[in-house]
Amino acid sequence: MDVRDILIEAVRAALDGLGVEPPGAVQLERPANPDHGDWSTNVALASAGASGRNPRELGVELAAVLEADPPAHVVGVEVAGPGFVNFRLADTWLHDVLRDVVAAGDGGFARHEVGAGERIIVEFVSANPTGPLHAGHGRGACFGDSVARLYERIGHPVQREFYINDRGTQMQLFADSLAARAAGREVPEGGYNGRYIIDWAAEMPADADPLEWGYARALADQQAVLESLHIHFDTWFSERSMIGSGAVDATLSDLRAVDAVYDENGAVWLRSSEHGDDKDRVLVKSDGEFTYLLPDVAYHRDKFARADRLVNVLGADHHGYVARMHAAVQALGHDRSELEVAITQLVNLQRDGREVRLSKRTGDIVELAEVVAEVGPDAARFTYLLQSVDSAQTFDLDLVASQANENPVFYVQYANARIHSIARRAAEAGFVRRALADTDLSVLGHPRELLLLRALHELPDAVLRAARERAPHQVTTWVRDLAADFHGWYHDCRVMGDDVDAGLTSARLWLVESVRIGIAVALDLLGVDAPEEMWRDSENDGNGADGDDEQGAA
RNA sequence: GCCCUCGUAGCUCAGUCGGAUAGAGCGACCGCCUCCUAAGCGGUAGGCCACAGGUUCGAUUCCUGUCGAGGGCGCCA
Repeated sequence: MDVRDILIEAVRAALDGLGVEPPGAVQLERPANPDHGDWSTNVALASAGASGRNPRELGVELAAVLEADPPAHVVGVEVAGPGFVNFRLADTWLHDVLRDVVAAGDGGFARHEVGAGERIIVEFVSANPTGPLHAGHGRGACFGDSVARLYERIGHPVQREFYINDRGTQMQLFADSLAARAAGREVPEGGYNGRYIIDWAAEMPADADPLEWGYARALADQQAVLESLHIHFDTWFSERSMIGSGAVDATLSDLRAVDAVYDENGAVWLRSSEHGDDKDRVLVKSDGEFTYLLPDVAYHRDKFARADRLVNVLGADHHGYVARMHAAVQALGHDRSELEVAITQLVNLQRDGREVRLSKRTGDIVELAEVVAEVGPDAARFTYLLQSVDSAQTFDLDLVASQANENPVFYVQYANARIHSIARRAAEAGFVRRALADTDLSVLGHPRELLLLRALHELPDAVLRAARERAPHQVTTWVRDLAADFHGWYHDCRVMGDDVDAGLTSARLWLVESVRIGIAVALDLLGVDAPEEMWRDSENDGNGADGDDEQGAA
């Protein structure tokens, strides 16, 4: 049983005994200042107003009741400040945390079942099949995959989907650009100028259909780089497939049936302004062609047949799309809350301290594959997931690549490597760890050890919050902090040695095991590997005074 | 003009349903390996939480406004 449930129950009972109505939820928090105890509640402040009591006095009475019959682990109850009630606990509550973590293991620790039964489709990346993914796509890709992992961890059945816009104007421009380059001409007006067009045109067989060949080429390229980042989609959903299946026509019929569309100037319009959009949107152009919107509405209609909740991950440059999709969803008879949209702000790439502008127009792009090749999949994922997607990210390629040794991902992985190193040493020494049930954990009393256990206790909450707020960076932050706590402990506390008795060694081996589980769970949610060994390259670079081109330019 | 996001240490960023003395990494400076991996640890310096109001016991956090940065406002996707 979580210590907080024990305390909350006790507080409720105590308030009841005092004749005070407890607030809806008794808040319990961990004070930043150790002088304020291990856990603290503000119920006295929160409920004083409603019951017409003085917060401080109510706190004193509450503390007296709790002190008289202390809940498990509690060794002291104090009132501080305006009426905070602070609990001081014996270390035993943290030793229970260790047992809980180990009992749950990699698969069970920080796992929740709150999402059971609610199916979620997470759609992300969904780039046009007109070229390679660029560095900016990487953020949405890593974010979407990690959000999906978080949903799975809290019990949702999850599908990862990639929607392929494999028809329309952009595809034709792409094909025309390939054909032009293959023929040695400049790309047409509004076409694709990227360097890759020239390369791909050179690969293209003379008798190939530029559109179909280019489509396959681009898709294969995108799939390859996503695989390199350990991102696997359950469904690659083709826009074209819905034309053939009649899904688009059926969607339009549905919309007509509920009078969600009207005809004007030869076009068919969606009454999106009736559902919060700035204006109505065209579904069928006056030339009879669909806009991109109608098949996309059909796609969402299809997804709703397969899931209870939809989550779309979009780049900030597609933000304008949100209002019309919400409008379309409502026109289809769903509540707007059934479609959630996560916006990832843009990635500003830097090289040599200078900003690299990303533009498909000019072809000046940094491919995601380049990023992965330079820094590796783990550093790429960790870096993308290091900060909130609500703010723009500065991704300095030179920094992450050339200073790889100082990258936080190595810091975390190194903690894991040290853990496995300890286990190897223990095995080599023939030390047999006592069964956990037979291990006296009360010897774990070093401040560093208690810090580690407190940190572990936070992961289940952090995972739940990260999933609900779609904020995987909270897991990144947590695991980085845990690694810091571990390195500090490692420095101060030895597991084996002449001055460490067997009982302490056993307890510390279990502590290390619990930390291993925490790191494993967190890194898995981030999609980052947890290698058991890491050895520094002997060819240490970075000392070159002037000639710093040892990596070979380009 | 309208909509979205952001503004916290020199730089890059965290900051829990509004809590008590605002944190980390990098950079700077000073220390620590006879010992489970020094890709590590400890310490020092560095802050008007953009600005102005409001809400209340209490605001970096919530609301309004101003200023600043980025993005979006097609019968393109």
